[in-house]
Amino acid sequence: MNKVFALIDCNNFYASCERLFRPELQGKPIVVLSNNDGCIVARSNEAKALGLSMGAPYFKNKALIRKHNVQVFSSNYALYGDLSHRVMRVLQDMEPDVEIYSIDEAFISLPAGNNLAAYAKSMKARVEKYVGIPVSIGIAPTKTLAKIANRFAKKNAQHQGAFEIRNHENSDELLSTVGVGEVWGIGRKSTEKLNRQGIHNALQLKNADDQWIRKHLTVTGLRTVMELRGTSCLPLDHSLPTKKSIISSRSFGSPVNTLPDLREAIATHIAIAAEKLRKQKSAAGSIHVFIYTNRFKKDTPQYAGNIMMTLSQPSACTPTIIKSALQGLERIYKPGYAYNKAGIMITELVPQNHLQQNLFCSENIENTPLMATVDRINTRWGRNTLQFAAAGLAKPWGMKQAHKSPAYTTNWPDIPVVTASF
DNA sequence: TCTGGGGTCCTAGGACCC
DNA sequence: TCTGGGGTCCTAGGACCC
Repeated sequence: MNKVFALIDCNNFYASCERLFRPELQGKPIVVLSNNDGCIVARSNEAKALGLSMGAPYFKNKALIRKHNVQVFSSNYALYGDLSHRVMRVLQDMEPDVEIYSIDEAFISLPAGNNLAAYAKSMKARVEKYVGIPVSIGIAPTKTLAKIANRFAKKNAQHQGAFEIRNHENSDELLSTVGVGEVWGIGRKSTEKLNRQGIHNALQLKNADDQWIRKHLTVTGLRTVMELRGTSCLPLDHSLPTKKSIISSRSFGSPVNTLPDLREAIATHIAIAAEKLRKQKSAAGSIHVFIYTNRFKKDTPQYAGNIMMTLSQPSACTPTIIKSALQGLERIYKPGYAYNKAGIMITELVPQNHLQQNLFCSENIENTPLMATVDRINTRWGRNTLQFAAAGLAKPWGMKQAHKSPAYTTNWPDIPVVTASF
């Protein structure tokens, strides 16, 4: 049986999450800020209409925000994760074939047929009823086209949040209205290349020369072109999301100069990442450590240090990994610079075997022979700060979180299991 | 001074995504 | 004063081997 893809995408997800608890903000402009209140990472439609753009630095837009009385929230990832989970559960109750693509998006495989848009609307209604988050649904023969269909569903009110693209029926005309840079998989660099080649919209990309695309945009680009033509190259991915690398990094609230302070930061990042590592039952083979000065301050001395350390054997043990990471740090640290960001990436993740499980360290950091570094962190930040930092709830190193959200309660009734009737 | 060809593996960096 | 964080995939080129 022929299959099509549906892409379910939550509208302005973080903003919608915040608004769920502040219904009086319905129809009002709101924005959500990134970690450290640095950038705008989510906007309600009203905020978009004011010209506030995605990723824009908060401090540059303060005047505009004040002028229009835009509500501002610091991000609360624990809340967004919880609501995301609820949205996905509603979808999984309705359909067996769900790929959770990101915190606010899911692909679903559906048997091709008539009236798919009507079915999608019932799906949308169910999510909104049980979770309260508005979603848009795009349906098409390929994932890339479903992304575009989703855009039409979202942008054109007459579609009521659900829209289908069918091969050879309406696709070419629609594609000619989509800028090439808006196609999924075509970023800034590729857009420039394509524009120079006279390719400006998705229809032109669809009809582009295969050889040229292969040469200049690699196989990834060619896959995108095939998908625009209706040939599905990106299947639904049900695999358990076992990560291949784990990153923890942060900008500092104020510049950091000394090795002890950087040691604290690196040790903390390792503790956070190692916990995630153990959660997915993996062990790490190598560790990257990096420290950066502030790249936006062009008039101050710039330095970027990074180093990769290979462990003698894969480990999931926090102190072991910290020890290597700190050795790496000593090698890249240069005094006299104002550091603005530090972080680590652990890679070469392998499944834990029995041996490694025996080497396992307690989840509770305080019970491990962990060095004084972590003790110092605990003293400095207060009890349990590590856990809170991991959940994005605390702002170490003098970080600010100016726009406190209200205390949330999420003990809602369980979502009833429904039988799919399709 | 001349100075193969082919294969694999690894790494850094680019590009993209949310 | 204040510019996020966490991921994946692909490729070119170097190192190394025979």
